[in-house]
Amino acid sequence: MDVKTLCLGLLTFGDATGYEIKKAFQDRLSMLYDAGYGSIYPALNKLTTEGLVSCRTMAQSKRPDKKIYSITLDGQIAFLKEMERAPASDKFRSETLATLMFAHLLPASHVSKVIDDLIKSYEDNIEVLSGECDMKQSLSEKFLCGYGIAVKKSAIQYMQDNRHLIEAEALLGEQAAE
Amino acid sequence: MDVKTLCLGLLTFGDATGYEIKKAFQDRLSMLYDAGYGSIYPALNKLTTEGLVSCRTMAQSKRPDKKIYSITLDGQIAFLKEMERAPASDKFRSETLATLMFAHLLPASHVSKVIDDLIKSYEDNIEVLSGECDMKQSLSEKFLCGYGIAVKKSAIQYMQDNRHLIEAEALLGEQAAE
DNA sequence: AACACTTATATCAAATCGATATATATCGGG
DNA sequence: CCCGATATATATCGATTTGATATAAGTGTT
Repeated sequence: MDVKTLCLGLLTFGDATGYEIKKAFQDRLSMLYDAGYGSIYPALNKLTTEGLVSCRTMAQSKRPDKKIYSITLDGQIAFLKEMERAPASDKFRSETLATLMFAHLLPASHVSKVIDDLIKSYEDNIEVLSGECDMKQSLSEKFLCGYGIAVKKSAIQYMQDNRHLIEAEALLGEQAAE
Repeated sequence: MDVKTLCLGLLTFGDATGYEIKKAFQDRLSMLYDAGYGSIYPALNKLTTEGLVSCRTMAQSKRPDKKIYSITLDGQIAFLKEMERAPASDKFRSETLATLMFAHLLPASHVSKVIDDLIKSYEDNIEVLSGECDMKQSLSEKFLCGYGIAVKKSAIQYMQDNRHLIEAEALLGEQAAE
């Protein structure tokens, strides 16, 4: 599943410009798939040449002309076919946790700060999601929102309960360096 | 933090070939950062030209010559400097959950299967991690392992408790299609 | 004997990321 | 009323990453 497929999927909710698709990625999928202009605009161009979306240009004075994309019948078929395929396994990437794998080389104070910041960012994220969750119209979006909250809460809990392990490693490293 | 930086980090644990670094990514970091040969070999080449690692070639008959990389003093300094920078925020990508955001367009049976498969893959992963967790030598690796288990357990719990939301959406979609 | 897995290198096209460029409108605060 | 921040709207571009492929031989299993 690539950006092209997800653009198709988002267009099933209605016509949109590239800019609006970017927003839809943020509003509906940001938790599990983020895409920037650098991948969205090329994707829409390819989809257009493949005939999976159509594009009409709306002239605007004083602004770049709007290009409004619509999914075609071929596009709907292609999208459903893509959805039949087994999805790739989930991927998680955390620079913070990667940093912590080298805690024994780092000052204990820095390690503690990095953990504090991560917990803080999760807490902030939970707060945002909690606010959004109730406003979501569809059940699937509620599900996703709740998923994010549940997973992040358990991550915070784990970090609070076990951060001493990492902090101990950093302290040991500092002593060894002396 | 890119593959280059993480190669440097892994080389702080001892000299290694590109092949061994790939394994180290799998053994130590797979949960939070996976890299393939296509990024590791170019990374090692760049690090070598930058003088952050050195490389000695061990001739082997009947096999490609081993190239054993060692981190240099410059490399150690560069790595620690990189570790000082604030890590980017965590990224999560799930094709399965992305699929579920379009549940209203899919057969309910397919939606259920996708959820079953995801729960199964998490359960398998937890089992593997549980086995590895005890064998890990360092506290930081234990921490990471435990993190993976805790987060995936809560994800399974949430999906079991709330999958009916998504499955309801798929059923509604099927009815609407009639 | 057959088959799969491990060791070991490396490249390449395609996809993606992250930053940047361009231009105007709008909206709130000082 | 002006200033800065945010929103609208396009797009490109270098650097990085992904995922597949190629090569070649040893090792282990049934």
